[in-house]
Amino acid sequence: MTEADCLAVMDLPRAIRDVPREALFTRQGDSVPQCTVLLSGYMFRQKIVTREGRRQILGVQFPGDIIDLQNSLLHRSDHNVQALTRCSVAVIPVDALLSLAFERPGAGRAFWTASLVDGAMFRELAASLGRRDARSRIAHFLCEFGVRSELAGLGSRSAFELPMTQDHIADAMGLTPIHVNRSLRHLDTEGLIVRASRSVTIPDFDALAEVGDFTTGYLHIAAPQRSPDGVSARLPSLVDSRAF
Amino acid sequence: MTEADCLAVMDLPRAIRDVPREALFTRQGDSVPQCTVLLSGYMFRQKIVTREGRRQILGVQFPGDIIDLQNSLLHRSDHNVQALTRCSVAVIPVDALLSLAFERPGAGRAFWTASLVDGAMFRELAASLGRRDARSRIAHFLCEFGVRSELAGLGSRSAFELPMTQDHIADAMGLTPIHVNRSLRHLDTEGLIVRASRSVTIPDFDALAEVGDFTTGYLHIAAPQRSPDGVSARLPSLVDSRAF
DNA sequence: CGTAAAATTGACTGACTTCAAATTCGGTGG
DNA sequence: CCACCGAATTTGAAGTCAGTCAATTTTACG
Repeated sequence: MTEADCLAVMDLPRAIRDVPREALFTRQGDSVPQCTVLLSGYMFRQKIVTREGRRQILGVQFPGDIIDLQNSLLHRSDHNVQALTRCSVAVIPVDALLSLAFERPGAGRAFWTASLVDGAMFRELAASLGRRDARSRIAHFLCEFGVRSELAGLGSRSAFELPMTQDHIADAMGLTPIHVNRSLRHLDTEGLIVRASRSVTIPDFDALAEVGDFTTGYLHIAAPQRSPDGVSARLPSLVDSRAF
Repeated sequence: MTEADCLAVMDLPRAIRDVPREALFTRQGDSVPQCTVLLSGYMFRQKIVTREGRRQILGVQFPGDIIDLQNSLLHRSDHNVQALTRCSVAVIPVDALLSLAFERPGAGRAFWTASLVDGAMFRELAASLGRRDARSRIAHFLCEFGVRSELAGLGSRSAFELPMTQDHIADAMGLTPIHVNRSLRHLDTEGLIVRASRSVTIPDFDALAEVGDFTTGYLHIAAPQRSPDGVSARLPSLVDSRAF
C-alpha cells in the first residue's frame, strides 16, 4: 500500500460515532450497509450458539481494526459485534470503500488481506478450542492479547490492559468462568502472569508462549514498511486510528 | 459476477494436476506462489497445534472451492492442506488471478466474498468447538457436510458420501476417535443417521439440524443468479469445476 | 483368503462443569 | 473519608462428559 493509497483511505467519507459500553453494535442476521473502523476502545465478535443461549466470543477488536467488512459484503451478519468498553468508531459507506478498493489495487489488496488475516485468527481460535486444554488455551489467549495490544500501540506484549471479565474470557475460551478463574490462578501461582485489576503483566513472555504453544505466525504481521518519507503502512491495523 | 467475468475466470492460465490420496498439498510455513481450485475429490485444512503433535482439522474443501487464496496473499501458509481422496486441481499463478481481480470488479468481489465465506465457516467451527457438546457438534458437522455436498452437486443434503475415517472426524471435532465412535453410534441408534460404509443418509434432516443447532445462514449461500442466458453464478463454489 | 486399517466395546480416569456460597473489588453517595 | 451495594472473583464439593488404555471385531482391499 503506497502513501497515496493511504491518503485515499483517509479521504473516504465517514462519520464518527460513539458506542456506549456493552452496546450491541451489529446484530446476527442484520444487513449491514456500512463498514466500520474501530478508532478507540475494544469491541468483540460474539455468536449465540445453542437454543439455550450459550455464546461463543470469536475475537476481540482493537483500535485500527475493521469491524464489519464481512458483514457488508455478505449481506447478512452471521454474528454479533458488541462493545467491550466505550468505543469511538468511523462509519464508512460500503459503496465508497468498494469503489476505492477496485480503483486502487494497493488499497484493495490491503483490505482483502485484512479479511484473510481475520480468517487466519479464526482458524487459530478453532485450533485452540479444539486441541488445547484450559491452561494452554488461556496462555495462548493472553499472548495474543499482548502482541495485539503492542501492535495497536496500547502497551507492550508483556504488560497491557485486559478489559474483560472472567465471564468474557470464559465465553472466548469455551470454558466456564469457574474454570477460567482456577486456570488463571494456576498461571498466577506458577509466576507466569501477574494480575492487578484489569491489567496483566507477563514476567517471561517466552515461557507463557511455550505453555500456550503461541507463535505469531498466524497473525501475519507485516514488517512495518517504511515508505521513503517515513510513513509506515502495516497490517493488520489498516489505518492509524489516531489520524482519523 | 457477470457472464463475462465468468468467462474471464475460465480463461485464466492454469495447469491441471493430480494429487494422490493423503498427500500434503501445502505445508504450514511454506510460501505459496500459486492459487489452486479443487476440481474433483476432497481436501482438508489441518493445523498441528501442540508440541506433542495434536492436530485440528479446520475444514473440508469440496470441488469448486479455492484452496489456498489466503496462502498466496499472506506470503506464508499458517496451516497444511492435505488430500482426503485422490484429487484433481487447477493451479493458477497468483499474479494472473490478482490482475483479473482488480481489472474486473465483478470477479474481484466474488473472490473476496469467497474468502469472507471461508472466514464465516471458521467462525462457525469455533462456535461449535467452543460451545457444543460432542453429539450436537457431530450433528452440526454432518448437516454442513450434507448441504455442501448438495451445493457441490455430489449428492443431496440427506444422502452423501463422507470420505473420512472416524480419526479424521475426531480431529475435525476436537474429540477422540473413541468418543466420535460412541457419538455416531448414539445418533445412529436414535435413528437420526444411517451409516453404510462411507455413505451417510439422514432420514429427517430437520431433526438432525435441530440436534446440531444447524442453520445455513453462516454459509452465506447466494441464491443461484440466473443471468439472462441461463448461466448461473453462485458462491461459494466459485466456478463450475466440471467446465475447467 | 489374508492382512492391515478402521470401527467397536469395556473399564477406568480425569478435566471440566454444575451448583452453592463466601469474599473481594470498584464505584457511588452520604 | 468511609459506608454501602452490586458486580466480579474466589472457593468448595459433587457430578459428568469426554479421555485414556487395552482389547476385540469388522471392514476394505489386494
